[in-house]
Parts: sequence; structure tokens; C-alpha cells
Amino acid sequence: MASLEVIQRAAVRLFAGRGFAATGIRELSGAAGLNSATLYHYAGGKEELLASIMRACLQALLRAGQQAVAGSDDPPVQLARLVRAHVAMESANPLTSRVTDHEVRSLTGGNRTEIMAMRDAYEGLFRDVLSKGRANGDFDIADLTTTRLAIMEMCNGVHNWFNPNGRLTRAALADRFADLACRMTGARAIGRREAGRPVDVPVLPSEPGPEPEPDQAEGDRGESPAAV
Amino acid sequence: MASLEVIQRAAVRLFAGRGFAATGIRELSGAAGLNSATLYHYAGGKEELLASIMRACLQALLRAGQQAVAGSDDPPVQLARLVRAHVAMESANPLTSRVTDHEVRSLTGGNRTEIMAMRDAYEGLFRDVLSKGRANGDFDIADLTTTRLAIMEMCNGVHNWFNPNGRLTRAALADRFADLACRMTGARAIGRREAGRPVDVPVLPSEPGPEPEPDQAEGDRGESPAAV
Amino acid sequence: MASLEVIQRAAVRLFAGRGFAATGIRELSGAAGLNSATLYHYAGGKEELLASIMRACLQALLRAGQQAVAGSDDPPVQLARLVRAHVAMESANPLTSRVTDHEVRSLTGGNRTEIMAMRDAYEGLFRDVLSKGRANGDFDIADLTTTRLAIMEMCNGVHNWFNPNGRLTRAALADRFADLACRMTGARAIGRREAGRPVDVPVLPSEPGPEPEPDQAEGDRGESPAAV
Amino acid sequence: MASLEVIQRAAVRLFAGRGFAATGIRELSGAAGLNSATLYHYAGGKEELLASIMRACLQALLRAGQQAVAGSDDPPVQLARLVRAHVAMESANPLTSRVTDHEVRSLTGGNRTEIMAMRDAYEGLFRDVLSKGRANGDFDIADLTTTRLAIMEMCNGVHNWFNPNGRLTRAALADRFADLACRMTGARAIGRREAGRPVDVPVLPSEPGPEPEPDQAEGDRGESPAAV
DNA sequence: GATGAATGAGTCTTCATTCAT
DNA sequence: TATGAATGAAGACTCATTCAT
Repeated sequence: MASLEVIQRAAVRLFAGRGFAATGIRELSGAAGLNSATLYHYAGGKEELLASIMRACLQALLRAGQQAVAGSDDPPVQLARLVRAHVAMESANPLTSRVTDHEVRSLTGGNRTEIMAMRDAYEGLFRDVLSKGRANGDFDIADLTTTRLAIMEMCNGVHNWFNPNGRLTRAALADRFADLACRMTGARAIGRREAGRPVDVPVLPSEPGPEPEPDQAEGDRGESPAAV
Repeated sequence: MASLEVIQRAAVRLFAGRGFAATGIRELSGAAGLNSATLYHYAGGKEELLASIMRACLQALLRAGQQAVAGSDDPPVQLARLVRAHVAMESANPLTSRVTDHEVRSLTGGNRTEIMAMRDAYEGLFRDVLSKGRANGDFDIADLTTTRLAIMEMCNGVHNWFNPNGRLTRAALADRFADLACRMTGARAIGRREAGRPVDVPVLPSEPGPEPEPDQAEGDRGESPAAV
Repeated sequence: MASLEVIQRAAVRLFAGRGFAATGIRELSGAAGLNSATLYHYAGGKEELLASIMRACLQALLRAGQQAVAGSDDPPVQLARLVRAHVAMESANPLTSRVTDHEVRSLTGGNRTEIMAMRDAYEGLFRDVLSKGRANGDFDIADLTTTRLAIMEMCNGVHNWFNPNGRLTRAALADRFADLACRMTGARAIGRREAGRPVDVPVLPSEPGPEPEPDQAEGDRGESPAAV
Repeated sequence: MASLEVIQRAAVRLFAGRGFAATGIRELSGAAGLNSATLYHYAGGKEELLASIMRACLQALLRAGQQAVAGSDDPPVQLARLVRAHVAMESANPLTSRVTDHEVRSLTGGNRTEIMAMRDAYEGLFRDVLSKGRANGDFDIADLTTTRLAIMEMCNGVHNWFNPNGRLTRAALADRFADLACRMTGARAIGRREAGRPVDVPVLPSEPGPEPEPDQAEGDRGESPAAV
């Protein structure tokens, strides 16, 4: 209920919809039920607001990625867990993810540097896993960079079309993407069982969502809130 | 050298860099070396300018996609050709493609409807090929929609990172992506030979590119202008 | 001293002088001693500003007209009182009246509809009085509509030439016009005595006037602030 | 069919509708079916165009007024003829009259001086007639200026409401106004017979009118094109 | 005679932000 | 903590006009 979170929620909804540059500070404060000057008190300005949202998103993503990788030493398993975690983040926070992915260019100076560094660190996780797995012979990859980028863009795409009330559950979606990633790398299929307990992924305070649904990535059998 | 093309080129460069909303009409006309009123004379306004760019891009993409599909009756071959054509378009027109992909939300009214319809028609090509190939037994696909979206996002990602002066040629890139798509669908690999003569893909008049390089998708041996 | 009134005053002066369309928002805010953005804060925009001025003017006019009619049941007396009230309004607020009379065409949508409805309601007062008086035999009128329009245009004309520092007082002017209206309708002359206490007419907050002179329609002996 | 007249016709229609300042040169040339540069060739610019329209209108009005006055030495007859002529001009050229009456303020420099001088000359006709008639004892007028202005505003009002397809013919309208003017001045009634042959009044080339109807002020018995 | 191109100055309006209260 | 007031700069767009063709 804290004001900053109310603001962030409104901001994410609007930034995801119209884009950062096309969103006015008055629309924003209006949507949050505040005076525009009050917004400055809590959020410190339009760009600071964006940066705080992206920072939190990337922190959570990075943390989830690190946990995913830490759960195993086997590159195929690591990759499957990494992809599952990423899809879980995207599907739990589609709007925040979209903003984080699209609006790096709207940051300036230190904010931009900082955010890009986090993004690069996250990408490093994929690079390392793929690289090690190819060296191991676990993966059959013609070009490392191309494959890494293809996998990442595929995963990032989720926030463009994911519908929390859609046909597939978030867990099923993660299954599908893990499988695709294994195929792309020529790895053996890593099923949900072999991947182990999924990484814990938060619903960010900035994510508007009708109801702040608890993470359901684990143990759900596909009957209820569906995706795609 | 026609004025409209000069304007479109400047527009694509700026729209791709800062986004449509963050680009001022004065920056735009300045970059095109024109008075801002002259820009209106030729381009009819900011949104009209964007729409004309996107329209041309999607027309070319749709045409390329239709040619790709028309070249064979075999779904795996069709898919490989479709992906190759898409990657060719993206790599020949990375900035225009980025704008076309990102700025649908900046359109209003009839422009938006029109552009979305073209985009949907293009997506239909992928849907049809995947669907037929799965029915045929050519593809091993768990969920059609997810796979289709994954492939398309992966391909669309190219405009986010492709560097015309990079390591891989555009043709090599197309090879890599065709292979990835085959793997994702569980199809047999369709090499460059089997895919046949690649679809002709234009460098759009709106694409700024350092040099308006002729299309090299075919018959290139990978040594010169490199990608990624 | 409230800012909106300062703005309205400047607006009326300029709109009356150059017309609404020919008056720039920068001239306007300059004349009011404000930044142009501040003008929007208070007045909500150029057309809204115009509408607020006209609304207030027509409200006062309508109210004065209703009081005039309510003061008697005798059509000649009602007409004389109506004309006196109208002339009083015009002479107390010549600039505001001019704007209100001339700029209906500059309004759009709901503002226009609203203002036209008020103007029609006011005209109805004249129509009813003339119609009843003719039926009574109090008036000798060949064509009702023509006579009504002639009287109203004659009265509206006051704002085109009235000079608060001129030769005639506002009260004397009202005498003259009441007499003319009686003649035009073939009614017996209704002197100031028979017409009774004149209707109270405000100097509108939008009226610039050198000095915000109190209404002197009653009991003035003609020596001081003169008209025409 | 001459181009200048086509332009003037379009201009009068637009100026009467939206006002001079609110009418763009491109709307104007568009309505005339010309390129905007061509308009400059024929009309010499926006203000020149307005001035030429007003000049012609005031010339015709002045000429008609002079003829009216010249037709008799009897002030009541002169007044009746003057009013008839004025109403005839207004009803034959309502749009041009409106423009001429409203847009003096849009002129600058020499154009303004010239037009105002013509208007003043025309007003002088009324002033002289009223003044002489009052000295004669033909008129019963309390205040010369007031009465003159009232009569003139009443007559000018015609262009605000006259409808060529309305209920009254133009001749009947002239009758009504002549009668009203006689009443206002306390003169004996001057019927159509006594007033004699009405002054010839042109339909100006600038007047748009559905059909360039010939002047019907004389001898028409009210059956066909009706007014008010 | 007629026009497309071109422009500098202008249009109204909204921007993100600050600050006194 | 919260906000109405205030603003300089910028937003997209239109203006009347000129001129080479």
C-alpha cells in the first residue's frame, strides 16, 4: 500500500502500454491517484521512477538466474533451469518485464550504465552455460553467440504475448520453453522432474496484475490460471 | 534522392534509436536537412511518416514470406525458407524492422488497424506452415502456438543485435536460424542446398545503412560483410 | 484580483478588439501578465476561456431579462423594461457584450450548443412579450418576427458604438431606446416613471472598463459620466 | 467566370462563415478550386482580397444611398428610400454585407483608412437626412445620434438573419423597415407608392447565393422567393 | 497562366519540474 | 506529507507568402 508501490504499479501499466516517452507525468500521477508534485516526493522524477522499476526487475531476474545455475553443475540442466526461471519471471511480471526490456534507451547517464551492466551480467549466465556445455560436448551448437541470442530473444518474447488468463499455465509454458531450448542446443531433453524444484520467482511490487497472484510455477497441473 | 526517402531514412534512424514518441519533429527535419514545414509537405505528419515506413516494411515482408512459402509444398522446406526470408529482411533492414516491430502502439485509428492486419496476415503464414507440417507428421510440436511465437520472436530479435559489419554474413545468419527453427520443430535439417534459391529481399528505401548494399542473401561465401 | 478574472478581462479587451481567431494565446497571457502555460492552468484553454466569458454574460443577460419581464404584466411596460435592461447590460459591459454577440461561431461542440441555447432562451423573452402585446391590441405590429429582430439588432448595436465617457448617460440611453421600441411597436410611450425601478444589471468580472463604475441606471441626473 | 470572381465568391462564403482571421488561404483556394499560389496571382493576397470585396460592397451601397437621397427633397421620403435601399442591398448581398460590416478590424493601413472613409461617407447620408428633417419639423427625434445609430444597426442587422428562401420577400422586408424607420423618427408613414421607384441595387459578384438571382426589390408581389 | 516546393514565424497546447505553503 | 501555482522549453502542426519553373 506504500505510495511508491502504487506509483510504480501505475507507471508500469502506462509505460508498458504507451511507452515511457509517451507517458506524461500527469497521466501517471492521475492513474496513481496523486498530485504530480507528490509523485516527485516519492519517486524522485520520471526517469528515477523508471530506473527503480527496472533495477528491481533486473535484480530479481539476476537472482533467479543465479539460483537456477547454482542448482546443478550439468550444463543442459543449468540451461533448462535458466530458461524456466526466465519464463517464470516473464510470465509472473509480464508488464514489468516488457518495460525493463524496452526502455533501456530512455535512461541516461548513470542509470543507463547501471541497468546495462545488470543486463549484461544476466546475459553472462547464459553465455557461460552454453560455452561450458559446448566444450563438454553436451551441446551441439554451430555458433555460440547466435544460439544464445536466439534463446534469449525467444524467452524475452514471452512478455509480448503472454496472457495470464490464457490457455497454458505458467508452468506448462516453462516446460515448453525449456524443451525448445534443449532442442536448439542439441541437448538431451530435460523434463520437469530432472530440472528439479523450480527457482523461486517473485511477483514484483511494480507488477499491476488484476490480482497479485502467488507464483504457481511449481506443482500446478494446468487446470487453473492458464497462459498463452 | 527523392525528399520523402531522405526523410524516411532520417526518421528510421531516429525512431530506431530513441523511439517514435521521443523523437521531435524538429530533430527529424534537422536530420533530414529540411525545414520542419517541408517535412509536412512531403510526409504529411509524424504519424503518417511512421505509417508509411511500416507499411512498406510489412508489404515487403509479406511479399517475401509469400514467395518463401510458394517455393515448396513441403512444410519443413517452407519453414526453413520462411525463416531465411525473415532473417534476410531483418538483416537487410534492421532499423526499419525494429521500428516496424516496436511502434505499432504509436499508431492510431486506421493506420493502426491497417498495420496490425498486415502483421496478422504475415503471422498467418507461419501458423499455416506449422499446422500443416504437424498434421503431416513432419514436425514434432507439443504446442503449436507456443512454438510459433517462439520462432517468430527469435527471428524478430535479429533487429535488436544484428550488426552489418559483424562477424557473420547475412547468409550465414540465415543458415543458423533455419537450422534452429528446424530443431525447434523437430524437423529434419533443411540445408541451404535443399532450401533452394533464397527469396529476394529488398533493402527498403527507409533503411539508412552506411552503404545501400545490394542484397547478398544468395551465393555469398561468407568472407566479406560479416554479421553478429 | 483572482487570476481567472484578470485573464478574462484581458481576453475580453483583445477579443473585442481583434476578434477571437486573431488573438494569440501569447498576446493574451502577455496582456494578463502571465506565462501562457499559467493561462491554461486557470482558464483551461482558449475556447474554454471564451465560453466562460460568454456563459457569464448570457446568464446575466437572461437573468436581467427575466426580472424585467417579471416586473409587470403589461406588454408595453414589459417591453420597455426589457429594452432598458438590455441597454443597461450592453452599456455596462460593452466589450463583453460585443464578444458574446460576435463570437458564437468560434465555439465548437457542446460549448456552442450551450451558448446558442441561452441566446435562444433570451430571444424568447422578446418574442413572448411582443406576441402577447399584439394579441392584446397593445401593439400595432405588421410582422412580429421582423419587428422583434429589428428591436433586438438595434439594442445589440449599442456595444458597437457606446462610449462610457460619451455625451449621454447610460440611463438617458436606456430612455431613448425604450422610447424607440415603443414607437416601433406602436405602443404608448412608457416613461422612466411608468417603467418603475430598473432591473439590476451587473458589471461583469470580464468587463475591462477603465474604472469598474457602479451601475447608475437608476436615479442619475445626466450630468456626470456621459454616453454616446 | 473570371477567376477573381470565383475567388471572391469562395472568400465571402468562408469569411462570412468563420471570419477572416479563421479562414486559411488554403481553405480559400481549395474552395475556389485553385492552387494557393494562383490565388495570389489574381487576388494579390488575403487582405487585398478582403479589401476588394469590401470596397465593391461599400461602393455599391454608397451609390445606392446617394441615388436614394437624390430622388426627393423631402426628408421623410429620403429616409424611407434610404432604408429601402439599404435593406435591398443587405438582402441581395447578405454574405458580402456581413463580411463588409464585420471585418473592418481585419484591415490594416491604407485599406482600413479607405474603407472606413467610405463607411463614414455612407453614414453621413443618414446623418444629413435626419438632421435636415428634424430642423424642418418633419421628424420628432429626441437625440439625433442615438436615433441614427439605432436605425443603422437595425438595418445592418438584416444580414445576420435574412434568409432568401424565407417567408418574406425582399420587397416586403423593405416595406417593414421603411415603416419602422418612419415610426422611430416620428415621421408620417411613407408607403411604397409615395417612396417611388426603388433604387437599383446590384447583386455583387462576390455574393455566392445559390442562384445569382436578379434584383426583385421592385414590383414583386410576394409570391416567389420569400424572405425572413 | 498556373503550380509544387519551400520556409520562418507563427499557431495552440503540453511538457517535466520546482517551490512556497 | 501533500499540493496548487507557476514556468521555460518544447511539443506537433499550420500560417501566409514567395519563387523557380
